[in-house]
Amino acid sequence: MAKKRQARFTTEDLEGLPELEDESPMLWDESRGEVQRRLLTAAVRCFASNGFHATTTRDISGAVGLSPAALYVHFPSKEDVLFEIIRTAHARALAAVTDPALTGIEDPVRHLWALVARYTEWHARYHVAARVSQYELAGLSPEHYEQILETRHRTNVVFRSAVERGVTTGAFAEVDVKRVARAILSLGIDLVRWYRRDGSDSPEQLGEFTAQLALKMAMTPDLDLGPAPRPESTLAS
Amino acid sequence: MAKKRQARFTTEDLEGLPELEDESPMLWDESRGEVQRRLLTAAVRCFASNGFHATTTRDISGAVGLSPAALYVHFPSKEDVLFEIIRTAHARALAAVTDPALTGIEDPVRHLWALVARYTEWHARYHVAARVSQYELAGLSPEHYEQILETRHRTNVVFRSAVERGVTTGAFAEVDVKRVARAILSLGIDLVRWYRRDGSDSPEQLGEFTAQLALKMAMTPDLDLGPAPRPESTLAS
Amino acid sequence: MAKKRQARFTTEDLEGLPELEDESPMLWDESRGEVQRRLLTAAVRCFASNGFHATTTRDISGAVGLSPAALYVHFPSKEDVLFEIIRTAHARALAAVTDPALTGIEDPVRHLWALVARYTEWHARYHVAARVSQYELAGLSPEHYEQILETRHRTNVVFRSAVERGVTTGAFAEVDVKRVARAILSLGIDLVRWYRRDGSDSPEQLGEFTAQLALKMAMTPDLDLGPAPRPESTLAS
Amino acid sequence: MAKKRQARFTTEDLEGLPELEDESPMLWDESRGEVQRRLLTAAVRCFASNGFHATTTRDISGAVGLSPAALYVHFPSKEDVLFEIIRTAHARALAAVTDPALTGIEDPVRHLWALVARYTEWHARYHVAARVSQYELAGLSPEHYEQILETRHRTNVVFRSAVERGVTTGAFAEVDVKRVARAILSLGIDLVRWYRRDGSDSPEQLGEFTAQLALKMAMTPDLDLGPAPRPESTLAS
DNA sequence: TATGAATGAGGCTTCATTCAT
DNA sequence: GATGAATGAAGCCTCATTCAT
Repeated sequence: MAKKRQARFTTEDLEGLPELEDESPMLWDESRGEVQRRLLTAAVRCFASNGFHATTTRDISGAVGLSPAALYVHFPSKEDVLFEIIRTAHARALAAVTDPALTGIEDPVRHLWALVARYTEWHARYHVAARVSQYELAGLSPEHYEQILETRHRTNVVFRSAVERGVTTGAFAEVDVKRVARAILSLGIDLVRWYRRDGSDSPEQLGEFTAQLALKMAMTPDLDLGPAPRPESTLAS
Repeated sequence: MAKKRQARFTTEDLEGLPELEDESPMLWDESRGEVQRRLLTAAVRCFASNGFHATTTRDISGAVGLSPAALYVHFPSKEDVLFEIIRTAHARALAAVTDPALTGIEDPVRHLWALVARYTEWHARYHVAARVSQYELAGLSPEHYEQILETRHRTNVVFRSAVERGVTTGAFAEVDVKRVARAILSLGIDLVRWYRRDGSDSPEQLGEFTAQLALKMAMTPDLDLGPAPRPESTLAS
Repeated sequence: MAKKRQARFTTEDLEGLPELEDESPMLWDESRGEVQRRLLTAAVRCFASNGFHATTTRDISGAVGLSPAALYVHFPSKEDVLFEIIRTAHARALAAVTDPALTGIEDPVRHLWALVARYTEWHARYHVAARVSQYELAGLSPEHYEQILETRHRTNVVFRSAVERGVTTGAFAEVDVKRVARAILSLGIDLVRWYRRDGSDSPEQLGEFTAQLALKMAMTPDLDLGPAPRPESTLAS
Repeated sequence: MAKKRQARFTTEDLEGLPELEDESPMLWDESRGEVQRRLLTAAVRCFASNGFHATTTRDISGAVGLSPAALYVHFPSKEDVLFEIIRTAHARALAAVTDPALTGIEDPVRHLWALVARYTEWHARYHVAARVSQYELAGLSPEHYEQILETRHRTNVVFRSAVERGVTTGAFAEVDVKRVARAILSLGIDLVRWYRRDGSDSPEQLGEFTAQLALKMAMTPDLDLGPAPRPESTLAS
């Protein structure tokens, strides 16, 4: 790569896009200044398409029409910009599933249903920021990383508890709680890898669909088919 | 901030590890020289833990006990190392699911079962290399990227066809083929984000478990619970 | 220049050329081995088209079908290759004008005539090597450079003496000996900057023509036209 | 051999020199910033003494008291610095001979006289920059090289036309226009190879002297001396 | 003689960051 | 707040050269 690093989606392209591809701009606290919010939104896009390390401070500030030095008027460092993005996204995602309106749902089936739908929908709606928050953790300082891990843990607990309650109360089948919860989170998160706003699913539709799958996973008893066919011949491949 | 980029797992750490954390070393063609294979294995670890851009050529060559310049005796560029890794991993994963022993299975249920088990197992066994091959695509040159996309597409088709066959033959429920196939792939791939060899699941166990989930998703008819609860109060979050 | 440095005439091109563009291969002592002579010839071409510093040992050895390491079997260093070229070229050029058949010519006019013709012809015939020997002096080590300077001085003296004799004997006009000799050398040397074997002049023709010019410069009395027109307006340009 | 490449005139030496050896600093457009002009002047000296490829960006920026990175604040690349130098020098030299005050001269003799004097004087005055612009063309990118070639062609045409006019009008002898023009240019250019400001010729004197020679070459009819003596004995040398 | 592999020493360039204005 | 200029620290890659084979 003699030219510019991979830029499947460069600064220039970004400027040409409709004001937003996802709803990242709605993510930032109102308390932040206008410029800060625009910088964060620009950073989200850059980090999402090129990765944290392949994004320069010039990419970010340039996307907002400012010089690289301007970034430092608003953030102490590039890493802090990343942290703000990841912290906010994790906090929002956790907030989405700890919303009292959800936690108050008695019925385990409807509870898990709502949980998965909301979580998935959140990730789809903010898929660009969510992508950064899932894939750029390695760019964080150890201290910031620790802090994020904590939020992630709390999110995991929410799902694990929801599955557990269903199993305990008999609303679900006798599934392996940890593994099923883990799979549900996979479905809710992995979409940031491939979701595009211009695809056929709206965030709501994707949320509904994923919730269905989660319930099937939790409510259907295991099939007994014996071990999967395992041809020795090519196992090494 | 001159602080060294996040290196949760640096060259030094790598040297201290047991000979292998996963089975990446088994991935490379026998036709490659010993040194090339060791460089690829080292690169896989570095890219997986720090990312392509945060890995230096010194990290890679140093992990093998060579000088940075030595890398260029064996590969034309750092990007080519990445490409070899991603290309090989994609090719192997595709090979795993196009194994004639699998494609020959008549019964749609047992077919999907085997497919998912094998695919998942492959990703778990080679989770470090697979992680690189899923998350470092942005490091590829446009030409190399195109080439990989092609393999990915063929893999997707394998799964889509398997689900389709089950639905057509009535072995599965009347599910949305594309969406279910997509979800199955998510389960098979997302594990590279969190899988650890020292966890409680062996690649085989994880494969079996995921296959179960896939079948539940494909065979269980949709539940009808009406729209998920949607509290207006906090939707903005 | 992200690609290869300027290669107006690359290794590949060279291989495609008729065996020689100039007669460099005839330059090397018979006492040298075949491989050494081919390496010198290849080096001459590379240095002439790309310059000493832009030529790699791989360029040279590759043009002869050998590996870079092979160069060191025949020469102690790249600089020594350059020195051998420059040394040989300077020695040959000096030899051309100290040929007893020339130095023996009594008539100053015919003497200068012959001197210029032979010197010019030599540079045209070996223009590629001569180009290196004139323009790549900066690539020499100080010791080697000194050595070459000595040969150059002796060559200059030959011309100065020839002009001087003509002026003293009255065969030439009352010209400024040093300046005219210098100008004659300029004509004999500068052709290495632009001479091409495929142009309209053969080395012999160019020699004859240049000799004519030299005689005109030496034999014609100065014109008196007063100072050249010197427009103040644009002197600064 | 790690010995530093030939540096007959290093960064350190440069700093010790009187403010200027030639008038390169007067060459740059006023529109350029101060730092840019100083960088260009420093680069001219470095390129002239060591060659483009043997000059490092550190040499250039260091000569101006800046860090290597500073060069890139002012120029996109080292090659661009070279191009600016060569482009400017070629443009200025062409401007010197297309000055309306010259082109307006009716008398072919006085016209050629003025042309040669001005052209030579220009090269002597700016001999350091001119040396770079004549000998470092191989350092240019193909695109930039093309651009320079165009200017060179236009300069050649100026001289060719001047000689032609003299011949046509009968002011000159029946000389070979192309060859004589070529020789005149050789005299005007070759001085960059050997001219030193501390020598006995001022730019003006050298201009006058060279103009005399040019007129002799153009106005004197050819001598007829028969073929130059050609001793067979040593032709091979 | 020839070479594949290796490397120390850079060279060009980039970049996060600072600072005077 | 904003920026142009500047830079220390690196990063990728090249290259002359060595050496075991």
